[in-house]
Amino acid sequence: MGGTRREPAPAAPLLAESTAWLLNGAAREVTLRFERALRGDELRWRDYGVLGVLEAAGSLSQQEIGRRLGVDRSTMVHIIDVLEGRGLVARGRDRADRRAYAIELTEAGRAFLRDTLHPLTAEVHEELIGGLSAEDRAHLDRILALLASPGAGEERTM
Amino acid sequence: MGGTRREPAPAAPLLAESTAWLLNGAAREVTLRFERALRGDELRWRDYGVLGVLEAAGSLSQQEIGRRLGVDRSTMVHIIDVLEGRGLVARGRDRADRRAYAIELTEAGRAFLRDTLHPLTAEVHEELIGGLSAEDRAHLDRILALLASPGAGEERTM
DNA sequence: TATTGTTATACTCTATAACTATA
DNA sequence: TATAGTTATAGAGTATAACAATA
Repeated sequence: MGGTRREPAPAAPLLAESTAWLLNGAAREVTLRFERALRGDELRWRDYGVLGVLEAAGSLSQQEIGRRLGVDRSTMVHIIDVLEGRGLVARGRDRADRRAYAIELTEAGRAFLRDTLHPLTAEVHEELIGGLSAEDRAHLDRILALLASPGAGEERTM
Repeated sequence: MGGTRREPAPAAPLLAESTAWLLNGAAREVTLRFERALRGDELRWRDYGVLGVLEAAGSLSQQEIGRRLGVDRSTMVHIIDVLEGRGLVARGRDRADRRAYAIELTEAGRAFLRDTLHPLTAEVHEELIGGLSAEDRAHLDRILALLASPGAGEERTM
């Protein structure tokens, strides 16, 4: 309390000014806005991730979806339970390996992506980076892609 | 994240290509590397946040630290317990308001920031964005600062 | 009456380990 | 033996509500 601190102009950068800190703040902000906008649908960022992976890759096993998102297979069970309960994905059987499901988007799931999630993403993007020039956006995306895909061969996680 | 997919660009952007997704991936990657590097000290990103806030602002109440990081005051109790247990911060009393603590960095806390955390941050930064030009870094920081400080007057959260 | 720190409690998210049915 | 999905369970991390001391 009474301690009078010195103000040593630090050679090391203040945390609040570091790229890492800003990055976290920006990511949190984006996710927060996104989930707030999705609140009516009670979906999480994570669920969007699953739908997006399926949209890009077609039918996948639960484990494979989890692998791509950095989520354990036991966790995937609950996630798919919810999405299946909402009719957005279906648990088909993989004929080649009857241990595994072939998770696929339902027609409703595809429609949800098309009519709700993608427009919502575009909206949140517009809110956040609408002020940036197309050049800035391209620049940002290029840099983020570098940061998000580590050279060390590590898995991408949510 | 995928392999070598080469698909027709859909009208709606693929999730994996969206700025929001990349942003999350990049932030996760940064935090992950940071915590891995800090593992020996068993500190979390969040703890670094507290120390950083204290370094920047001097002595603060628990509640005020929490407010600045978007953490509830009941959660702050545990965080400060840990940091105090490690001798990195001290619970002084605020003479002006005896309900509140005046949390401050100890000498050890300052030394830890100076000798460990800041160099570590610099190292992780170098790993991640070392390949970027100074211009790119400045650009990135400028954009991130925009994203991280919402105009809508919302609180910054960890 | 309002506020700081505290405690008890509960809820969410996640992973680990054991089980089942296949392979 | 090994693997996909499941289940039970445990551990973080966090928040809400009630309480004591102080404002």
